[in-house]
Amino acid sequence: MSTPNTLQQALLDWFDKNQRDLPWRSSYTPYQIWISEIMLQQTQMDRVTVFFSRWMNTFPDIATLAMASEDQILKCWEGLGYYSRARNILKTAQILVERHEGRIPSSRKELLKLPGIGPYTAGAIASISFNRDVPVVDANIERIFARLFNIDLISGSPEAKRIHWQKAETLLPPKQARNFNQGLMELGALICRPKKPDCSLCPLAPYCLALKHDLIPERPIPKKSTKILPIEMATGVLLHNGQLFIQQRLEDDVWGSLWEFPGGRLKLGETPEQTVVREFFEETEFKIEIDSKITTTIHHFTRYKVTLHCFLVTLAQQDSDPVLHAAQEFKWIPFTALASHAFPAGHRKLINHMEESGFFLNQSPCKPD
DNA sequence: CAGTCGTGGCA
DNA sequence: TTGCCAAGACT
Repeated sequence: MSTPNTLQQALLDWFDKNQRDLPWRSSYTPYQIWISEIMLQQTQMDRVTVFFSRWMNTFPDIATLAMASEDQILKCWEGLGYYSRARNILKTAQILVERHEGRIPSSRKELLKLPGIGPYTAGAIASISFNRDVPVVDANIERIFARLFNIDLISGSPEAKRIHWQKAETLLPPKQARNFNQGLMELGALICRPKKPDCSLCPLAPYCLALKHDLIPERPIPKKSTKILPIEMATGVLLHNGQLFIQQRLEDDVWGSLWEFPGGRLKLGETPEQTVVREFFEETEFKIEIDSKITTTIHHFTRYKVTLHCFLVTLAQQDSDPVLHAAQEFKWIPFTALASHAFPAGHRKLINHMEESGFFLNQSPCKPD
């Protein structure tokens, strides 16, 4: 066996021997690469593989996907976060059927026109699925280049990105973009990790300037971290005639198009109970009364740590339809239908708590005497 | 361009 | 426990 004499060949050899066995690496079909790349945006591999398998069982091809409802898509995506990704997948599937004969374009330029596909993902689909000579730069590659070329710029800054895309294009070996691009990202995930990189196993170690100058711990230069803000919220599970009230959030808001129980943030000096009453009226014009406390849960989203106070509430008025001010739709549903709707993680936690605690058993509309 | 969008795992 | 982190896109 010959010793690789270029950086490119060293990486290709390493990837050939050390790549992980992933569901979409058996066939590299455009559809599977597209979905996997969207799922992998800001999401870790171990989490994605489970969702990917379920997705492919539910929507085996583009035609099936294009005919699905937004609710079905979001239910399959529930728990993965960044829900605009799922809504954009549906939009793109419909565009593909209408304008592209149901197929994914192979050129970076055409891919960039599709919703949810930006510079990284367009390059990833073009190179990984079609083996086009197109570079990619993701967070892994930014980290590798910052070390490999000892880049003295803040990680993720516009200036660093510009230089890294230029480097990626220069380095790309012809006709091998699929394995070279994946090789870089795989190296970032397995060897050139954010913390404790394993330089002793790195095929690029002979070429690495940061390693040469003993600057690995200083590269990349971290961006200043965003602070986690603790906030308090309150929500009400409205039970009426054995049915639960849920509403569907606005599309361009957080958790867009997901279902939820009404509620919101506590205002200064407000008790959680007061918040639920106020929010219910502001969002639905329902006048409600607090029945009882269900639980308090804690969850994180984006830069917030949320303490969520959860109450069982009842209508304090006669039957009438709500007037929605913070939602696009509403439904009255039985307990059993909660499972088929997509909820934000915090509300799903609440639902799970109610099920596990036998909460619903005590709320039967026909109590035995 | 800087802010925003989720979530769960892990040190 | 708290902070950091993950194969970015959109406005």
